[in-house]
Parts: sequence; C-alpha cells; structure tokens
Amino acid sequence: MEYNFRDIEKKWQEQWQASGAYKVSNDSPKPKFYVLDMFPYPSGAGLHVGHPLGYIASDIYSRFKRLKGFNVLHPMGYDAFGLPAEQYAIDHGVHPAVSTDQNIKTFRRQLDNIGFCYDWSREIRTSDPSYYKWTQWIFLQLFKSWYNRRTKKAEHITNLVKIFEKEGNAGNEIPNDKFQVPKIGKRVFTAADWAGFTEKEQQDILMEYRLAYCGYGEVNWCEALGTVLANDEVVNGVSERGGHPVVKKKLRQWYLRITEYADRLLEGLERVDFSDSMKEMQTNWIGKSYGAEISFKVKGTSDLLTVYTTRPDTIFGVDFMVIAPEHDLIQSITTPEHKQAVEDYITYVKSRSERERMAEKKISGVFTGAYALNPFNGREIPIWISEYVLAGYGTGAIMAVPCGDERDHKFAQHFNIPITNIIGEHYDGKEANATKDAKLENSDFLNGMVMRNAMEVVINKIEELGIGVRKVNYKMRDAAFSRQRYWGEPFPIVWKNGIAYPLSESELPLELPHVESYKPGPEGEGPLANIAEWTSRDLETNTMPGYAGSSYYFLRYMDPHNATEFCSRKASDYWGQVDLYIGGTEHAVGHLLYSRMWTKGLYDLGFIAHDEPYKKLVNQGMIQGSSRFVYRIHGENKFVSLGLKDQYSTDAIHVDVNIVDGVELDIEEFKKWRTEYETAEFILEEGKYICGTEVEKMSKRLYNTVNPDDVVNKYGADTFRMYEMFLGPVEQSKPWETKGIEGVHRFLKKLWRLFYDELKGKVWNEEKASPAELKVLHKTIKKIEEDTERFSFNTGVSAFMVCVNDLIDLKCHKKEILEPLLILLTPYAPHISEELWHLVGNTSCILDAAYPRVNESYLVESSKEYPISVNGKLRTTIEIALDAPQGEVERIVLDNEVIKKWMEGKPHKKIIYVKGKMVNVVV
RNA sequence: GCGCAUGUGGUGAAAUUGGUAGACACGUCAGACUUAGGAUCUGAUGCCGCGAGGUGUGGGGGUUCGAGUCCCUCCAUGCGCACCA
Repeated sequence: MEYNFRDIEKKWQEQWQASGAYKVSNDSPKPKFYVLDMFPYPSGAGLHVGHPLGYIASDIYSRFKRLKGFNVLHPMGYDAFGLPAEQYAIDHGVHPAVSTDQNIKTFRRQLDNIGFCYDWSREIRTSDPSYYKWTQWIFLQLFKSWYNRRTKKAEHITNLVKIFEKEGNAGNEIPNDKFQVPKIGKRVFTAADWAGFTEKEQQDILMEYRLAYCGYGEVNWCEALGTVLANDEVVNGVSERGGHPVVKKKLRQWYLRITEYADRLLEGLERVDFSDSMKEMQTNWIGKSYGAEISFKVKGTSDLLTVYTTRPDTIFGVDFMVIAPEHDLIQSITTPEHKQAVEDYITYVKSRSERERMAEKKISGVFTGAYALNPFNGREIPIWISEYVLAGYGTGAIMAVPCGDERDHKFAQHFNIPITNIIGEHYDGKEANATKDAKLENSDFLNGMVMRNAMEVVINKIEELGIGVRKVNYKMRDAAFSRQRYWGEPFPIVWKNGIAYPLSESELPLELPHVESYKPGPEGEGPLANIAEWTSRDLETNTMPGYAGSSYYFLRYMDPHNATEFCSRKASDYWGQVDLYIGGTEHAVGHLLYSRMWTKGLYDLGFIAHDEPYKKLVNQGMIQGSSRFVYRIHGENKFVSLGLKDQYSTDAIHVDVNIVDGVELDIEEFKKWRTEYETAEFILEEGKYICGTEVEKMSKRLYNTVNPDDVVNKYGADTFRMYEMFLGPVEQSKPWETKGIEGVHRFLKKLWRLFYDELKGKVWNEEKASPAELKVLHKTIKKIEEDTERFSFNTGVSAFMVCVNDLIDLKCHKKEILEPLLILLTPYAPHISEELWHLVGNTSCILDAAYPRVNESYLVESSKEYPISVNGKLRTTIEIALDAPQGEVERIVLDNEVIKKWMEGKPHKKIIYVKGKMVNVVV
C-alpha cells in the first residue's frame, strides 16, 4: 500500500467540505482564538508559491489551537475593489465585477488545493453590496462624529451642536488651526454667533470637526488622459502611461480626520505585540515632535512671522528665517526692490512637480528684503524664501540656525549669510553640529547652560512673555478618503446647496450603478459623474479608496450574515481582538493605521469593546524568485553552458525556471519554449547544460514564478505546506528552490512506511511501547508544542523528521507511539494525518482529538555525555551520572587519560562544573 | 544622510537561558539493490592536514574558565524614512 497523496488529499478535502469540518460557531463554551490573514486582492495573475506562505503559517497555528481546545475563528475573503480591475476594464472592456469574480474563482481553486481550514461560510467580498452597505454605514458614523479633545474620544456630532448652542466653540478649538469662520473672520465664535449662522454656515463649521469630512485637496491631474493619477502613476512630473504632463489640481476630496487619533495611535502601539520595526515605521509616519511656536515681529510692519521649532534653545543662533514659497506673508512683507526676484522664484517653484522638488539637491532661494526681529534681543534677521521649507509642515516657516542644522548651514554658506556660533568649540566652521549637549555661548541669559536643559527655560520664558507657545507637531496628515474612480464604494452622501447630507440608514446600501464606460467625468470627477441618473439625484460622484473595506473586515467576519448590524455586539464581545494577524510588511502604515483608527472610532462610539484590532502581528517574509539564465553567444542561436561561458561573448537570458531541474536545463523543453529556440544549438559541459542563477523578486517578467498548483500536483499539498515552512523562519525572506522539496516529500513517505509497507502491507501493531520509544514520542511532543507556539515552524518540521528517523532506527511500528504523532502532525500535514488516523481505526475527525500531553517522566535522563574542556578547549567527552556529586565528577575527569595528557602534568587551578552542561579544567 | 534588520558550510538553515557550532534537509562523493534509474537504502561530507592535530559563525578589539550568543568598533547586504525645522 503506497502513499497515494493525490487520492488521499482529494478524498479528505471533499469530506471536510461535506461534513462542515471547518464551520465555526459563535456560541461555544470553549475559549476563543482568532487567527486572521491579511485578505488578498484577487489579482488576475493568480497565486505563486510566495503568496500562501503566511496562509500556511496561520493555518498551522489555527489547527494547533483547535487541537488545544480553542474555538478558533479562521476566515478568509477578498479585498475585491481596486484599481487593477478598473484598469483591466478600460483596456479590455470587461466589467470589473466580471473580471473580479473570475479572479476570485481562480484564487479559491488555488487555495482549496492547499487544504486550508478556512470557514468559507464566513467569506466576505468588499465589492458585495451586502458588505459595502456596512462600509458605507461606518463611514456615516464617522461623518456624524467629532473628536472631543477634552474627553479624548469620538462623540456624536449632535453633542457638539449642543455645546455650540450653549457656549460657542471657545472650549473646542477647530482642529485645522488655519481655519477661520468666514462670516466673523475669527476662529472662535459664541453661542450667539452660532445662532445667527445660516444652515450652510453652520454645516461648514461642523464639517471642520467631523471625523469623515469633505475638503479641498491637491491631486495629480493629467489633462491628456483626462484623469486623476495616483502618486505612483506619475513619474518625473509626467504620466507613467503615455508620458503626458501632470499638474496639481485642487479637487473636492473626502478625508478621515486620523490626525485627531495621532496620540492614541502612538499610545496603542505600547499595548500590542508588533515587531519593533513595524512599530517604528508607524511611529515615524505619525512623526510626533515637541517644540514651540515662536512669533517674530517683522521690522517696520505689524505682521508677525510664526515659526515652529523643536530647538527653542538655539534662539540666539538664528541668523535668518526661511519661509515656504506658498507662505501667505510673502505678498505683504516683500520689499519693492525684491518683488521681481521673489515673483520669478515663485514662478520657478510652481513649474516644478512635487517629485522634482523632492529630488532636487541644489540649494535655491531668494531674499524678500524684509527682516524679522529676535524677540529677545531685537536683532535683525533677514527673511528668505526657499522650497526646502514645506508649506504643509509646522507653520511653513522656520528659524534657521546654521551652526546647528545641516540644511541651514548649507543655505547660509551658499548665500554668504554670516553664521553665529552659539556652541563654541562644538562648531568647527565647516559643518553644522546638531548636538544638544553643548554649553550655550553668545546666548544672552542662556549662556553657560547645557542646550538640553535650556529648551524648557526658553519655552517657559516665551510663554511668559506671550511671544509663543509650547507646541506638539505631527508629520501625519489627514487621510485622503476619496478616489475619482468607478470601482469602489459609493459615498452615501447627497449634495444640496453645497451641503453634504447623509443618506438614511434605510437607503443603504447605495449600490454602485452599472456603467458601460469608465471614462472620467468632467473636471477630473469620477466616472459616476457621467451617469445622469446618478447626478440627477445629487449623489456624491467620488468613490472610496481601497482601504475602506479592509478597515473593519476583521469585525464583519465575526458576524458575516448579520443584515441589521455590521457585527452584533454579542459577536464582537465574544471574539474580541484578532489574537494573531499574519501578513506582509507592505501594509505597515496604510492599512494597519487606518484599521486601527476605525477600531478606535467604533470603540469610542460604543459599537465594540476593544480599541486595538490586533493583539499580535506576525509579518511573513517574501519568497523571492531564484532565476535561471542561459547564455547565448553573441549574434548566434547557440547557447553555452555556465562553466564555459567565459570563453565566449554571451548575453544572459532569463529562462523559465519550470523547465530547469535544479540548474540543469531541459533542452527539449527549452526548444519548445519559444519558436526561435527550436533550432538552437548547445555547448554542453559533461553532457549537461548548466544554468546560471540569481535571486530576484518573484515575477512573471523574470520567468521565475512557480505556481503552487504545479507543486501540489507533483508532490501533494502536505509536502508543499511542510516545505514552505521548512524553508526557514516565516518572518524571513528567502528564495524559492523547488529542488529541496524532495527531502520533505521523502519524510512523508517514510512516515507512511511506518504504518504501511509496499510489500508487507500493514506493519503497524498494537504492541506495548518501550521506554526508548516513549522517550522519542514525548521529546517530539514537547518540541513541536514549543516550536508551534513560538511560530518556529521550520524547526518544527525538522523535529518531525528527527522523530521519524529515530522511530525507523528503533523499528517502531506501534500504534501507541504513532497515533499521538499523527495528532501532532495534523496542523502541518492535515491530509496524510487524517488518512492514517482513520486507517488505525478512528472514525472521528482528527481535529477533534485531544492534543497529546507531554509526560516529563519519560524524558528524565540518568546520565549525560559531558563535554570536557581543558582551558576552554574541548578535548573529550565522558559519560557521567547526572546525580554524581562535584567531587566525584572532578575525580573522574582528572583520572581520564585524554585529560591527563592535555594537562601535561600541571596541577589544575580550578574546575568549572555546570551540572548537565559541561566540565572545564583550568590549569 | 537617519532609523531598523540581517551577516554561520557549496545551498536553505539550527543552536529557546553565555556551555559539545553546523541539528534537519538540499547538493556532492562512495557503496548496496537493479536490465535501468532522476526510485529506494547505507555511509561520508565546514576548511587545512596522510595523521596527531590545527582552524572556523562578515573584519578587528574587549569581557569571561568559556562568546555565533554580551560590549566597543569597522565593513557588507536588505528594508523603511528622507529636505519634517
């Protein structure tokens, strides 16, 4: 009886489906465990062997937890809205819904091949109206909410209206600190003001508070293509496709006020188990900095120039000011004799794309002719304009301290601006020194103070004198939440007289209409603007971005068929946080931050009981491609094997890895691969054509993709699963090498032969196990349990191999040993385990078995083969009883001939004896 | 430039707490069975050396009886951020 993996795997996959083996109930006395994969965008290219890596890891962990007695939620679905499907529609005329559906079918078939334990009855698709109904619903909750900075949480907007009616907004500052209420020209209004505003005026103010709000933002507009482009579709200021010019255009956009959650997003990182690099990326993205805003009087005017600085201690080292080219003050402060130069400079800056400005290393700028006055000593400071100061960060103006800041220093040198040294010998006149530990000089009342300590002193003084305030700044901007595209969730918003009104809950879902054309609407609006029945209802024409549907999908899985709520409170209370989230690092800041924010919003509004979605995050590494090359002799259709290629002038050509065995080219397949190679000739070495190799990204273009279907077909799903894990730690990136899979496949065959022999048939028996056999089993139980628990699946696989090798050596075919081993193996290789489980006489599903418990008493050793060192160098090993007293050990060691030899007759100085570890004799 | 991560045989890697470096595999070599093998099994396999032995975890230095593991320093690779004041 052979190990016939094809029949076995097909049989069990069908059986599991028929019996609903993976159906999960929300009602269970067992403790819960939630394992989640980052759900895929179903691309047309299908899966390659890199994609399932994380899915296999999570599948192993899910099955493991289930065996350990948990009620495990392990769902899967599709992030089905997105640009590629729309692009495909434009290029091929296939409706996105159709191509997406097709892609999902392929995806599902490929996933099913690998034998995952997903509860498919909970499948979701973000493009499904019954799903995006709730995306729209949550959007409306955010639209109807504001962030109360005093209670530090989201609250219903009606609370804010009540506050305004009672006391105006004096206690609840407008989040955007540049916004002024147009009617009164101030940021602060009274209850009486509020009562006097029209509905439009009131709504405009409320929009400034809403967590989902509408404003104006810049997009990349390409006139020639008549469309809005994403950042990565713009290269060097022109469109990636076609090379048409792209300009910045202000368009009405929706945003999420994620900046209000900046502090809580930072604080939450301390309570979750993410990798340090992941936390760091998010922390950098949020970019919190502490400092002060300081106002400088502009000489001879009533204007105030406000700068943001993190180094107020350097206030006496300010030699010039720099303001962004977009700064409002430019018009009023520029002196007549500098007007022309300033205008020319601003024109120049405007002509350049964001990308060009970022890439530019050249120093540029222009003097305005105006001077600011240092608030402490009245010193006149020239005000310059330069594009290295960004309008969007801080106040769009900086105080430049050349001796302490690299860019300021370069700027000063370039324009010959005299440099004041406030840090004495720490500044060498050639390069800026950003130290915080120098003692201040040339700094008036701060002289002699260490900079680090001076910061607080200056801020206090500034606040005392009323010339500035302590200020915290964030790099993070509010998240743009609209796309001028078709294939996304429609906004449940109606515009009447310039006011955005939410649709009522009963009108949801607002379904995406069918269109024949995906051309953009007028003035950069989305395709929905072309549909008369849509515009006639005054509906919003933008759609939501890709991350909308993925910001709460982990909640919907808990209660996927609920028609009255996005997720019942009972379900979310039961499942709570995702205990284990597995996915790639590419979503480090985008998806993870947005979904964390939505979770916090839903928590604040009382819809769920936890405010961090993911308890633990594991980032799987990328599987890289291992490319193969053939070497064609220049100008000929002749190919030379790797070892001989240096004798010729050759071109390296990528060859499909699937027609190469290891590094040996299958010449017949190669000839068939391309018609041009049909007549190719080959120069071989030792009768073989050897290919060159290189590790690159796995990509169709490089002919190094390997389809899991092919691997599964050849070796089976169990082999594939175990080999993916055997490759190395999940978190690590590594190249795929199909060749190595044989070792894992051999292991499964060896396991099979412990039960059934090709010649003898059944060899397993019901004899009583020996202590040696029990020791092998229990060592394995312990190791597998530990390794699986800490996601060390590669060492887990090798522990199985060691176990089977040991059992073969012991000629052990005993059910008493083999049966528990099958349970251990189930998470890794579910099909073969289930098959053998039934063959040894069980009738229930192996996943319902109890995980074997390690019995330490089988593992106790009475003696150990100690490594014995002399002066730290290993010289021999001696078998010594573990309970031998130190004196006894020393006597045995010193008596040993090998040790005596190495001691060369010298007396021992001391003997280090670590019980159960080693002995070291020092002479 | 800044930050983070990683450097171990021909290859993927292991060594969980400072205690026998290279487990487990791939590959390679030798052998067995065989009409045959890209099947299966056995053995060998870090490097130098006939051997005794020496040497070895990116380089250099340090702590320690003992360092892949801890500290300092330099180098290389990967990822992230990048005029963020």
